[in-house]
Amino acid sequence: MARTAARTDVTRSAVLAHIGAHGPTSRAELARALSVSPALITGATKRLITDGLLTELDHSPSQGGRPARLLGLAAESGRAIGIKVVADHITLVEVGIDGTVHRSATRPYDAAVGTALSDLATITVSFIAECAPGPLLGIGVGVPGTVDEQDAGTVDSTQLGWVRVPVGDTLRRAVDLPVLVENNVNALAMAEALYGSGRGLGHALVVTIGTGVGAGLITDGDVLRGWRGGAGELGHMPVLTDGPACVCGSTGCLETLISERALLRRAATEGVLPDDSGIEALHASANSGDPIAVDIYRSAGTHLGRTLAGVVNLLDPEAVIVLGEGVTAWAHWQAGFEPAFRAALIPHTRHVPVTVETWQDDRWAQGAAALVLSTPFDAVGRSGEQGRLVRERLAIGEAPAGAASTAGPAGNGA
Amino acid sequence: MARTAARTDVTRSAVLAHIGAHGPTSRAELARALSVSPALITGATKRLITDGLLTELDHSPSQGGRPARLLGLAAESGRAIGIKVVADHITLVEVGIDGTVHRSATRPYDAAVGTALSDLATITVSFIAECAPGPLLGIGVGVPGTVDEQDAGTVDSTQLGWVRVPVGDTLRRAVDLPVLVENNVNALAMAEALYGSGRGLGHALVVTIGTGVGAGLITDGDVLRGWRGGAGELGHMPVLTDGPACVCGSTGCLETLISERALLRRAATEGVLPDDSGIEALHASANSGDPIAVDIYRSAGTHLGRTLAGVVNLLDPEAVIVLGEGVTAWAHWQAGFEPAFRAALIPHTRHVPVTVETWQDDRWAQGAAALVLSTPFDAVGRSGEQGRLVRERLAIGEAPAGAASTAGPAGNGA
DNA sequence: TACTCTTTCTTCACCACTTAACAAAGGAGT
DNA sequence: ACTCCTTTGTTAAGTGGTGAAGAAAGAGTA
Repeated sequence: MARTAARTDVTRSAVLAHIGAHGPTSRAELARALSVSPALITGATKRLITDGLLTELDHSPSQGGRPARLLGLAAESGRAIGIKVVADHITLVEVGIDGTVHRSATRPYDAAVGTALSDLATITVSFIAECAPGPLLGIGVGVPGTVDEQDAGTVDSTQLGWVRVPVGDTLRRAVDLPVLVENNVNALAMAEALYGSGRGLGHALVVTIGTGVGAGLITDGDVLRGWRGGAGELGHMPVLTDGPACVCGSTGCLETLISERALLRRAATEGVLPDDSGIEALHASANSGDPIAVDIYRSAGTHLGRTLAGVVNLLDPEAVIVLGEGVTAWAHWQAGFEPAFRAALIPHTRHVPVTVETWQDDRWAQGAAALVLSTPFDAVGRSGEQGRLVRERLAIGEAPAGAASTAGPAGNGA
Repeated sequence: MARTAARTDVTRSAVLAHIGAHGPTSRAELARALSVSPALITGATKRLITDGLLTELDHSPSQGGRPARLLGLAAESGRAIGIKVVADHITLVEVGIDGTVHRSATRPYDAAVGTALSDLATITVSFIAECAPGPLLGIGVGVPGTVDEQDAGTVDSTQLGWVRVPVGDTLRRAVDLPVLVENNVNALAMAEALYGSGRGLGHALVVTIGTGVGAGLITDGDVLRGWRGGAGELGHMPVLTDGPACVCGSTGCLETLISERALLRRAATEGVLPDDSGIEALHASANSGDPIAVDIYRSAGTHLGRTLAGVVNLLDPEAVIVLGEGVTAWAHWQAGFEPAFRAALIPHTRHVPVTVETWQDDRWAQGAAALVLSTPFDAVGRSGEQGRLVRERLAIGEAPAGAASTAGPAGNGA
């Protein structure tokens, strides 16, 4: 029933998060952006300033009326760690409260060994040890698989071979920080909705192309998780009635037709590439004009386009955003994608724009960090208890307990 | 950001709606059900009782502690009209605040003629004229097509041949009552989530089988409308890569394979039935064991099952609910549906239950009425201004204006 | 220069809800 | 009986929010 529920000062955090994401902002602008009354902003910022989390900057040039006094974050009031886990390596990033990556690292990893979980903890701890001192709000973990609740963080993943692995609990014990775990595509979609081209869109379809294919469904401004966090499984939409067998047990799933493996397999059987080539080889072939390589991408694009059109028809999003490692070859996909996609759209959705984002490698981990940085916006309690803890840490921030008022911003690191 | 926004006493209406939907309820139970503090319920019910909308009933048997004092609706504190519009007729129902149908009528109608809109208004007015006197909260209209906003009520419908037809505005002018317009399947899904087997489910997939096929997507306890109200278009999911041409311009859409027309066409070409048979004839043939008729249903079931599995994989609902005129023949669909559906589900969703509801004809119109009766639950402002009006009428109800308390809360009047 | 207009920010009164503590009203031991 | 225990309902104080009115600070313009 969307009550005032959340027993924590959401507004304070929302203000911080907004300034973090959008840079210095005036009070009036904050009120508009957070759709909250100016009166409230006055109160909230007053406390944030006395707490030392915000500082008043210069007046910004007037726009016809009284000039706005901008508010900026007081130095480094918070950072988050984002972790991307895949089968053979881990990427970690340290992200500022404004979403910028400060530091990043990649470590070899084997998700299949028995010590996978403790290895993850060890790597994380050592990464955190190198962090600049200062408030660390929490850790976000993105995994290729389903997560029951961000809060608990129990992971099922065929790709990693994990069944009910308690990632959240384990990490939490190891680092003593709030830990939020989420499906990697959902995390990316959340980042996209916060900082990327999905910003301000109530309904968007975020599609990732990489080794597999995935989707993050942004509906009503929030990522749709489904009953048990499993929403977004685009890879197993049935496409061909009697297509290749899929690991999921079905046949002709989208993934069996357009995943990296599928493309490479076709390349091998058609003799364009040797059996053990990487996707870069296929991309290179297509770039050099090899007609079969081009056609492999084109027909993958066709399958993707047709399937996505079905999803768009079903969900009526405002935009489709495509990103992921695979978009480097998008030019080749597009030849098949565009016509198939548009042809299968119903009139109502026919003009939905498709945005393809250029891809940076840290993006996945950055998305994971966004789990933490987006908690202030979490009105529905998606992030549960851990989200509460993040907000708490944010509220405390640089001014740890004790004196509070009177003593003022104290700033004594500790 | 889920503020307290809605400028109206939501709680009063929520209490009424809950008691309406679930029967007499104790204060403590209300507090739990609406996830609101007992203190608030005390206050809200106090006012509702003095306003004459609620009455205190008998004490209910104790459950170990102080026995609960049940609260019931004071007689007929509100009713709503539900209207189902299809191409060749209109069904209207008068529904009590508890969701029960008091009266129902079907009128011939032609959606294609130029006067379709004024005809609709005329029929509605005459139906209302026969209503028992008393507070009428509003009118809900379910149409086969997309509706921009429930509040405005502008309809696009290929099935009716309507393009941007201002159903809401016109009806509103004709009857001077709040009017809410919505896609019929969405309306049905809402009713299902409120009163039917979807009650209490946060995520459900409501599928209708009739002349066509449709879906209502319940996510996070609410019907997903999409950007411009178009969500739920299940009929145009691509199924066969080179299937029959569809009215939407694509080929091989689900609807081209399993709609009533599609089934009858196949029956005709395979010689089971004469060209102009109705669906009942096909159903009868299948009942009498005609192998081709049986196979027509079976293969339709296969297509439906496979496609639905894709949707379930994508959205991760807690349950699938199938209803509609078509379920009378469900036994025949099922032979194809079950195996195809289960086979195409990924492990995560494999055990999603499928409920088939027996079908009453008024159900569509009842769903439309639920639009009105569910407004109290509308936290996100889906129903907009018209919803506010409904709530206002509900609040005024039997105790029209006048006294209130002394000066009292003056209302947000002018 | 002074008057108006626009935009920003603040103060104030008010409201819906919440938490906390408590009163009320019955069971279940002993 | 009498105490505990459990559940229901109420009261009172506190909090996060709102809208409305007005103060503050500059631009535009006669």
